[in-house]
Amino acid sequence: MPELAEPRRGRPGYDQAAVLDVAVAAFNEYGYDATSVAVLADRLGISKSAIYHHFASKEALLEMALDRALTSLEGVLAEADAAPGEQAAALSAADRLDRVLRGAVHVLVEDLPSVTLLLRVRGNTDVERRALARRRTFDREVTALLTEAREEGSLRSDIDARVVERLLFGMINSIVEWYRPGGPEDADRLADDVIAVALDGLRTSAPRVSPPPAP
Amino acid sequence: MPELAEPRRGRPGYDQAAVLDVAVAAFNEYGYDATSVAVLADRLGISKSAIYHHFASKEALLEMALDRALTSLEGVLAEADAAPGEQAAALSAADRLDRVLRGAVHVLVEDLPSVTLLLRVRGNTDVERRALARRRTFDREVTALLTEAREEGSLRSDIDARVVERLLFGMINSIVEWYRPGGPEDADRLADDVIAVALDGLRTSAPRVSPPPAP
DNA sequence: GTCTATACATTGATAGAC
DNA sequence: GTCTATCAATGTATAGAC
Repeated sequence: MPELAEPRRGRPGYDQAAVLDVAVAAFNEYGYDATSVAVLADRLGISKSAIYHHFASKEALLEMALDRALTSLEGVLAEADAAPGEQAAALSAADRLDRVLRGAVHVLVEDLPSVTLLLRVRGNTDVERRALARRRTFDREVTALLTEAREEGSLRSDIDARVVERLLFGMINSIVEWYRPGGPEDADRLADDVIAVALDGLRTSAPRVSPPPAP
Repeated sequence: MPELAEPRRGRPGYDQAAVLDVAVAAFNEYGYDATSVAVLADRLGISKSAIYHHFASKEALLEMALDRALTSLEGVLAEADAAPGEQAAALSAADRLDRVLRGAVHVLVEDLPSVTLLLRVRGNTDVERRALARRRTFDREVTALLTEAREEGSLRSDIDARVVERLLFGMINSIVEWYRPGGPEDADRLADDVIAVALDGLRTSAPRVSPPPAP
């Protein structure tokens, strides 16, 4: 048996996945546009043209990373809908929402680099616009789930569902800005915190503090 | 009296502020790095060198925009602390927090372009790093305020205050991703929504939905 | 799978006239 | 305040040998 994690075969070189990992890390560090193929080559310790052996273009690197992130995210929705365990009994919208939110946090944490890249895409090229379109579809489906949960009576309905969806995922997505693996919070704990804030809010159930009585 | 909004005097040309506005809009559209001075010139209908008459460098444009956003944001904290109206009675931490959150939403909405730009800064250059440092200071002060509110008994204290601050401002900051002036939500309404979700959560006060009784 | 060498466009910025 | 002309540097990508 060959050693673990050996590149394709023979030779010292990289495979596509290894090049992509380094590229995504650099894209997140400097921004996609500010990252030249030359610095990728530097980081990999190979020449620029060696990179073009693995990928047709710089944008192809971006496309593959974005697809990875989107596929993971879309998987969360699919699993929440279709995995009520063994029986056919459908879950309540509230329970499916819970799964989606926790699942999204887990995807962010586990696919941190590619999701980070996805969340920074602005739509300048076709590749980016396609990625944004897939994100919008995801957001729409979550919004539909929120609406279901409201009709079920589980969620307050005094705020526009689209606004709620955006605030919710604004909160969740912002995790990529600060979360670093190995920190004190693991993904489960973080998901608990998100759910706690989003569903129950920060205010203590105790009555609000009033100004102290006049002296 | 000369007409309103007339450029400096004589000549058709732009002043610094007008150039900056166009630049910030373009930076947000394409990303700072992907925006060339040439496209700025195109949008302004002047030549590249005319831009360099107003600003020493492309980065100076960025710096001025970031400073504007940061100054506005810092003002929110200062006002929340120091503006209890006319009397010297200090506000509760909960009330100051309320002011800060609402104030932040208003700054986002009113200074949308420059704040958007600020929130996308990654720290590649000295200018960017200085901006990030000011942001961190702001975040630290909000965290301190959150801690005060917890000690006061107004907020739940089972979640790390730094995590709460990040989730809270993750939610608020994400507004720049979708809010467009003239939409159905104005800043006040939006601030109400943010406060509602953050403090009271999405769950209905009614008991949670349970599975329907067995048939 | 990697290399050197190179093509060729675009970049941020400057010089100096009007 | 704006222009034309120009610069050196850097950008993405390719050719062809090993």
